[in-house]
Amino acid sequence: MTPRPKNQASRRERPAKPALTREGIVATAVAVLRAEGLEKVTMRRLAQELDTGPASLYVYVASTAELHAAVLDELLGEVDLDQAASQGDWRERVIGVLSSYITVLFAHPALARSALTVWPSGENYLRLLERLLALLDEGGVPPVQAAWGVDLLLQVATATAAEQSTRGQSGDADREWDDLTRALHEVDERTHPHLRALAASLLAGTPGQRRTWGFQVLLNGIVHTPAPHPDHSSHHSATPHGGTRP
Amino acid sequence: MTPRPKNQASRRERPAKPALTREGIVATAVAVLRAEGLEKVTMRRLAQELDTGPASLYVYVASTAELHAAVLDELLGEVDLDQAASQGDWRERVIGVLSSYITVLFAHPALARSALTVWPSGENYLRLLERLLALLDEGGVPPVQAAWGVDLLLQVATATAAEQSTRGQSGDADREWDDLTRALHEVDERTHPHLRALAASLLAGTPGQRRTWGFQVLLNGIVHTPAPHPDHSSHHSATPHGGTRP
DNA sequence: CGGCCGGGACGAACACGTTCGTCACGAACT
DNA sequence: AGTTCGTGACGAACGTGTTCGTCCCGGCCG
Repeated sequence: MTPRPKNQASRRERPAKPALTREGIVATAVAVLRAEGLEKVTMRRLAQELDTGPASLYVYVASTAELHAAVLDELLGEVDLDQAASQGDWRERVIGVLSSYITVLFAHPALARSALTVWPSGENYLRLLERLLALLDEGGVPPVQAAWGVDLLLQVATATAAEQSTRGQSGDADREWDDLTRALHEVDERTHPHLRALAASLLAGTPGQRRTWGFQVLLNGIVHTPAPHPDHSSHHSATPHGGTRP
Repeated sequence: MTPRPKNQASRRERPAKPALTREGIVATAVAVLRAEGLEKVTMRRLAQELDTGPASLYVYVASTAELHAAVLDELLGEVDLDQAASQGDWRERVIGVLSSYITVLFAHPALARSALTVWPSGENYLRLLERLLALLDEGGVPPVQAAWGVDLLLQVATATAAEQSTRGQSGDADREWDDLTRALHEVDERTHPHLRALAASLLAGTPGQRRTWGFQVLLNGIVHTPAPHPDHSSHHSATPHGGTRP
């Protein structure tokens, strides 16, 4: 309320505040996230928390999405890389790591949304990448297929989590589900025969079954699909997750 | 500027305006999109275009994301389902349809972002679904694998487009790419051997090569990965794209 | 025919992300 | 030592999505 004395006073009151730094900002963001949820992690709130204005944050952080990506990388430290008692086929262990990754993302789906857009290059993300590449190598997957494969695997995992970002309250999800079910059953049998025939299958299975099956599909495909012969004359032509230049 | 006479005057001047309807709103949105781009398609702008206030739109449209989904379905009419001279393997035709789908999405990547979150159940989306199911059926893919497979295929395609939503200006993309390249080359060789060894592969290939390979991976995987035995006691337990309940 | 009522329309407001112009401070150079 | 310069901090502003309370009009019931 009081415009002037705020900064001076609160600075004196709490001199132990971390200096305005990228790490400090991200750390504060994680703290607010853990305490009150992602929706409270706003630029204005973080600025208030750090005794400054929103504009000041933009010196260290390009956008909210980039901040989210940094926060996500922090959270990615919780991913279980050495899947509990690493027993079983290498495929099962890959799926185990990916499931752990998804579990972390499911806790804050909106973060996954940002991660789809802003490419994470943080420490914990690189660790995850390394672990997956190691597992694929262990499985004898040829290098290029392994490299492109982890990209695909993580894209699917991230997208799966991101899809839930809006389905916040339970009623919303059910309503959407009902809409889809109705749309599927009301479809004209003559113009959309396959849709009608497979309506049940489209809605079948638990989310877990579908996820696991999806990962198995990817792994089987990655193993059995050779990458195109490399063209040595082309470089700097691709970006992760499918690339940017059409 | 003039607060009162605005509505009365402009209503009289342009009595042919479409009445406030969901279709009218979506149609206006598409028009603005085509004329000035997606960033101009805002609730306030649409309200202005329809001679009303932003709040009025929420009677017919739940949110911006839902509006985007409706707009996208309209655009999906442009997807080429009978891939030009439908010659070639059924797999090639599936990839052709998906490529056409991606092409439409690439024109407005932010729409794809919404489509990941809000499930589209529009007419044109159902047409696309039907076509893909027909092609998979033609390829002899078992029903459940086909049903879950199209889900996976469209998820990957949509996510691929959505990833580009922020990479608006060219400088942005290049900068991100450079960051990633540097991060990949600066990684510690001892803690991340695979990452170092495969750095080149991770960045290799054109976006087109990667996309096509990705779709082939999915198709091969879908064909070769049997779905789990159905548990008849469970239903209403899944949502598309991987489901909502963990 | 008169009163009631329900839902669409709307004005105003709130919190948000982001940008711009300005200010102050410390370092570096002369 | 004095001056200059760049960079971080900041206040204010714009445009955004979304919500709330109110109003008004049209159909329905008595």
